[in-house]
Amino acid sequence: MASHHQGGADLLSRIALNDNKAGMEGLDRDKINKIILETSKGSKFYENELKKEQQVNQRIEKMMEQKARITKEQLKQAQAEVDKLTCELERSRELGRVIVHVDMDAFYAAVEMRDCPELKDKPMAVGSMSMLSTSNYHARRFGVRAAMPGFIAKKLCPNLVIVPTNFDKYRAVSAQVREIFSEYDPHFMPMSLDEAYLDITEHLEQRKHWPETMRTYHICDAKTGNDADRSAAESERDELSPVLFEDSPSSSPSLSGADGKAEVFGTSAEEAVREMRFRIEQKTSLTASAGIAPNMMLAKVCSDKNKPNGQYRIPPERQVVMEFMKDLPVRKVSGVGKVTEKMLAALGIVNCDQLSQQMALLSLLFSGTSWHNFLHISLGLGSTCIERDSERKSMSTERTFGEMSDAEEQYSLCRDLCHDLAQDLQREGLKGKTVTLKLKNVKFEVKTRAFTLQYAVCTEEEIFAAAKDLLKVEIDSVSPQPLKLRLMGVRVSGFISAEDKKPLQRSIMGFLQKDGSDSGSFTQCAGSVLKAQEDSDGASFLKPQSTEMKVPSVSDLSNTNSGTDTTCYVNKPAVLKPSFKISTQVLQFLTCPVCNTEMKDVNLTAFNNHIDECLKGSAVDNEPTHLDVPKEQKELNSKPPASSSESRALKSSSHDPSCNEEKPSTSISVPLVETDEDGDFKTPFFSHRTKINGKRSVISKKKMPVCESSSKASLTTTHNLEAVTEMSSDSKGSSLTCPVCSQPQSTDDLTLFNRHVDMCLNQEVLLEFRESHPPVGHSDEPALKSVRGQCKNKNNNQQQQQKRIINTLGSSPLPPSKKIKVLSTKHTIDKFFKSNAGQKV
DNA sequence: GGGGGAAGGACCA
DNA sequence: TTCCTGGTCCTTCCCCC
Repeated sequence: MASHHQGGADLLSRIALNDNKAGMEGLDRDKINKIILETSKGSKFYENELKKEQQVNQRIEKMMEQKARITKEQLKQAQAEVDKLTCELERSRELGRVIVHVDMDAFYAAVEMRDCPELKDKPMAVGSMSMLSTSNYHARRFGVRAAMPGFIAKKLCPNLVIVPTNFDKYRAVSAQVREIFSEYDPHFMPMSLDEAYLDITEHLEQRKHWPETMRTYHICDAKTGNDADRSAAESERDELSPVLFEDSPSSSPSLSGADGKAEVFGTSAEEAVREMRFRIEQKTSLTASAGIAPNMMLAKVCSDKNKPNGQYRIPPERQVVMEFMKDLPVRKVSGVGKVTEKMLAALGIVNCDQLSQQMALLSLLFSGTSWHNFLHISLGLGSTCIERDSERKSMSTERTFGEMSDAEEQYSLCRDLCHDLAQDLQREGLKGKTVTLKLKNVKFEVKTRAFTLQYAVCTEEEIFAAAKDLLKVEIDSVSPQPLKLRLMGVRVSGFISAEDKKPLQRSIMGFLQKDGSDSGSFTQCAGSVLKAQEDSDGASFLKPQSTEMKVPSVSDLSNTNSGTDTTCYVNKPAVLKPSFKISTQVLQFLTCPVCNTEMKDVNLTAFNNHIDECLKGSAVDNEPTHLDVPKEQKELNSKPPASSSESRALKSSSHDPSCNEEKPSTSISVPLVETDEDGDFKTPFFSHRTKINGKRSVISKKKMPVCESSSKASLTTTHNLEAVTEMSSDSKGSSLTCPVCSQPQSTDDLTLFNRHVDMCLNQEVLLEFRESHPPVGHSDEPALKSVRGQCKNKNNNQQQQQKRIINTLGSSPLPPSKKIKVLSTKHTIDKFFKSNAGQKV
């Protein structure tokens, strides 16, 4: 009914007042809508909303056409399927939990009113002229509500007082409230600063045996029960009138009349929740509303029922639940927004009873996930298990501003955003592989452009390197016109999961990275490397072929161990071999990465065998194959360019013309050394994949690309050196710093420098590799010893670094070969229905 | 045909 | 004069194996 009659064309349901909120019943909708419309009309925002509205209308049209084609037979079949699923769901219906949804009343506004009592009798809202976060109940009478721009609100209510947001204050109050929540459910699930779900089943069980004193709370001073340690500030608060809203249905009848008297709460669910709300009010002078029900979906709906300052309970009986759902407008259910509401309304579905009547039709018109959701709703089902601290999927930051057309300014803003985001990511110790740029132009059209890197990133430079390229493409696409923006955002997603964070692949980027969040104490910064790479390679990140610098993360490689999904035995020698093998089609000149013997031949089989032997610890005794390669060839392979243009020239000249352009001339796969969060080395190779409801999780996706001729997995020495050299010359002019050992090197002879870097790199990589692969039956074999011996000759920096590596290994709780990784069985949280949805169908 | 990335959008507080 | 921010999930399209 809500969307049918809206003071204007049907087109405008998006802009018209949404009086779904509590405190907005019985308003003069037509008058309000007229003002909203007149104020909005002609604006870019309005135009865009109109466009979106038309898109929804088209969707509806399409849906209706589809509906017209449905045959009776199809409908009958669909009904059978719906009935079958309904039976299953009915059988698994759980009514045993007591779930509570608590929602602070007009939270931000209430906090401001509490702290500034003269606001109490005025219509007020928190936010700015451009956007309001929330409004008090006085303002709601005028149609002023959250998510409404302030200037429109002012038109609706000229006396409206707009108070700027003060999130620090809200956070502090929220912390107080959460303290109380945790006493009823230590695992409560906060949804935002003002909202949370609790499972009080266990609390109620204990509560039954509590003496009355434990359920007694005093109104003015703190003397009793488990609330004895209330602070002085809280007691002061008690002096303030807690009544913020007129006509509040109070849940604490004795509260207003009780002067300093105690209130005793019972043992029922209602009493426990009433007590919780009472304590919140005593502690913060703010009121909360609550819903009590057998699942989250219902609890959420219930908390809205007696808002503000009220509560409502649905007892755990199927009959009552169904009765409750019958008249409930679908829009009241969390997850049904204005688009879904409108689509359902077009099918004549407004309340949940109609929803259940039309399930067969819905199953034919909507996707599986969608109609399963509808079915759950119509049956009054929802999640019965609240899960706290679910894993974050992405992190982003965005900013809205006045029109911005200058490219330089845009890049600069982009960098700022990357900076902020990097800080946030690092604060939470997160690294993600996908960088998304979000742009909103002055016409309010939103575009997102994403790029997935081969490795996870978290530093400003790394994120910016990708975001900047994405931005460049957008700027270029409208050139010579300027890109006129009003919002820019940067997001990082595709996080390495908590489980996979440990076996984090050290990419070559990480290897060269200074940032402590990766593996530590390297002195060069990845950003510089990226810069150098980009300078020599144009929009490098957007070109799939420019992946020479990138090494796939271990999670990428997990599928090699595809036998089982539950356990991975690490450190199987048999699978170690291929990673060190040399790409097939290339190469004339090779240095064994284990024993450093130069081998001149293209006999790769022999070379691979040699490395395998070396890895087993016996290679020093083996005879390397010798075959001569012209000296110039050697130099070409490692000579760094002095400039970007030279770099390009060199790259092509160093390739065998008969080879694919993208194939490196020298290619050594980087061993897959894993690290934990601190960058400490862990067991390699066998990551794992998780399965959630039969689907592969986000974490592990690709097949193992590392063996044999995978160019993606290989580190191109030449390219690496280009980057390294450019980076160093950028920053230091004539003197070059080895990015591995941090030792300044003479630039008189670049070949020598390159040799040095190569050696360092090989030794680093090897050391890590060896450290994390203690060979069975060899405690400290010669090859490793020799590497360690060479390390001693390096400078202090590097010695420390080696030490760190070795120390870390020492602190490992289990020898790598004994480690068994058990897969996480954690489920993704379906927003509404975690239980059985979609498993059978 | 299924998996997975990219892009866009719905929805929430 | 002026219509947010940050997050999740879903759908659709397209490519690749």
